[in-house]
Amino acid sequence: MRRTNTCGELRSEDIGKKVCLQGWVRFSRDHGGVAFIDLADRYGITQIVFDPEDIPEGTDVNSLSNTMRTFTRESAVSINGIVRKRIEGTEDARNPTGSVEVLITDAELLNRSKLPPFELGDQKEGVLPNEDTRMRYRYLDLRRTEMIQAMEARSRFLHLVRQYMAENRFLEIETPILARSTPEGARDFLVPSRVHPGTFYALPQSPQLFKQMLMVGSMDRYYQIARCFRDEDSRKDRQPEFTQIDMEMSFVEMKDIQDMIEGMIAYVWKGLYGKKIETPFMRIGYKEAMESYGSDKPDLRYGLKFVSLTETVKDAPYDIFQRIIKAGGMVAGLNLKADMAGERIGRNDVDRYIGQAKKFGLGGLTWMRCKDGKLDSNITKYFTPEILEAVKQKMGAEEGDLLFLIAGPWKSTYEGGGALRRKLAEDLELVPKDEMQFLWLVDCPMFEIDPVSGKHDAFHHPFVLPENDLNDAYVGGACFDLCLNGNELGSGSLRIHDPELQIEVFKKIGMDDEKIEADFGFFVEALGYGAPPHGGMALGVDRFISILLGKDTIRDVIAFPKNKKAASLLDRSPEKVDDKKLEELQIMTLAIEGLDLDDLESIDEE
RNA sequence: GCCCUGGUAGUGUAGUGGCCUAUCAUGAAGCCCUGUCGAGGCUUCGACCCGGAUUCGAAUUCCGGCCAGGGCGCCA
Repeated sequence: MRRTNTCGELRSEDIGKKVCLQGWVRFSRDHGGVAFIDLADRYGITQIVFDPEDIPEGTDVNSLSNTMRTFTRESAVSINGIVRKRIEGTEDARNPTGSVEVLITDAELLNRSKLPPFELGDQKEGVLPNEDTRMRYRYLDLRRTEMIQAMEARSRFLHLVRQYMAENRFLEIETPILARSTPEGARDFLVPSRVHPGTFYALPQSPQLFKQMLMVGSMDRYYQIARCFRDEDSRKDRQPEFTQIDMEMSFVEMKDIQDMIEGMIAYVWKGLYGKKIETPFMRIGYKEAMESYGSDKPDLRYGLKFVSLTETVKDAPYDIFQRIIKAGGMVAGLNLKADMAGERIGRNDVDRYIGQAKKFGLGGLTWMRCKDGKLDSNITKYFTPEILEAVKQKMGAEEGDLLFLIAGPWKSTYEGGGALRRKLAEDLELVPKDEMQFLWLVDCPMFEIDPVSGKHDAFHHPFVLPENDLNDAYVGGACFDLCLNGNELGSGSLRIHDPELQIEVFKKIGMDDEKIEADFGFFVEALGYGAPPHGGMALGVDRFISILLGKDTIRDVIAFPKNKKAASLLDRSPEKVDDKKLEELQIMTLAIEGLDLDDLESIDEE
């Protein structure tokens, strides 16, 4: 017997049709005479009814009721019946199939289900089992409407991306999963080679080098829905393996790449929501983002902007600020307006935020409240009335407003301030839930320079095209990030296409000739064969979709995610392998039961 | 590597030293029930993560571990 319809399909027009539905028994309700089954599949739920007062000709009631008795929850079953209009007043308006039901004539148990470890169906909030139970039985978790919708949205999203890229004559090209391990960056997942004992492939952290070499190979517009792997600790928005929309274009400027991505997002938006999205996205420079929002991926859905007070308070006889400013640091303030927050935060709350601030790496937190037209706090005695008035003006402080002041070294203080800003926004419920705020972060530096050692690190990665001479005091990078609601969706850049310049950048970040040759010799060589000016971008698919769907974690948009410890509770990987397999690979492990590495070192010393 | 939170029937929970022979809901099993839709009614079943310690007495306090989640570091 083949199914004639899905469980989400039948409507009033189908009344009278003989149908066969196959799906899972979600709920059943036996009233002693009349009995119902909610038959579910990924398309919906259809009500199946057995009605003693309306038994179609040819129905074997005994055999049917015996069969229906075997229908445990979540069993896969097949139902034959006739579509019937529901009795007046019993329609279910919440269900698209709710005006009809299938009068059962015959049924078959296709595969019995054991008692599910948790209840499916549309769960009310708070009754989901712990995530480890969901992950252990992910195949059942996936039957939930919420997961079905997430998988559908993800699939539609990727389909629209592919359509858009094809329309814009991008080639979809697969790059190797087994490739060379590269230094720098994240820790690699390694794959031992059997053919070349003692050597390893690495799983790609991104197809970066390959896509650049595709440009050298004239592939011009390339894209790939690429799986990437990083052996670093997970977060709710970070998994050891994840998916990126990876793209690269030749003979382009930064704006061409950004336009293409905006076009893609607009196309996807139209396809998903039938709505136009406003482009171009707003652009904000790295420095301004840091100094206004304390973040390189600012969430602009709410205000709470930092205002620099370094100049304003530089002459205040307040020792702490004096010392910080003399050491090249900064002071900045945040105004919690009376109506939105200031009056809701009492003295105890302020103390709590001072504690929070320290956790965020701030030296402390200064506060002032605007009362009777003046700024008042425990430290106002260290400020002159003129300076206090200037602070009040600068911050636009009005009656009842609460000011938080942060001070310290530029980067760490703004970063800590950004964390505080996010915490405040969350606590005070300032974040609009349904708004989507895209943003290009631009004008980034080429290098991140350690203030102590002076060591240069690539701000994005070492393939970014520098915007000026590498010996200048400040070097900009032709790179940019796309942010959405305070999350980084991805970053892009123009790349270096001149092999000499590439070597220069490698050297700047501390690599010597030998290391450059060993690790990137093949790549630099490729650039030497007429590499075109090129650039591209990578967008995190999991993150993007989880934000679109309002999920707290990317695990909710990945069919089979790993847990926090990079393990799969479903297939119980990673796992030990047979000694025989290790032998074949000529691999020995130091992770012997009961032995730890420290013991081993002391054995060596003896 | 570090910090924080949590772990009680299949599932979700209440319980902060004796009121615990552990609450409630859901579930499962059985019975009843002819219009429900997470049906309803009745009956029954089913649990304190592991190991130590404190105490007359521990689900509850302490120590160690395991597991899960959030964060820091890390993620060019």
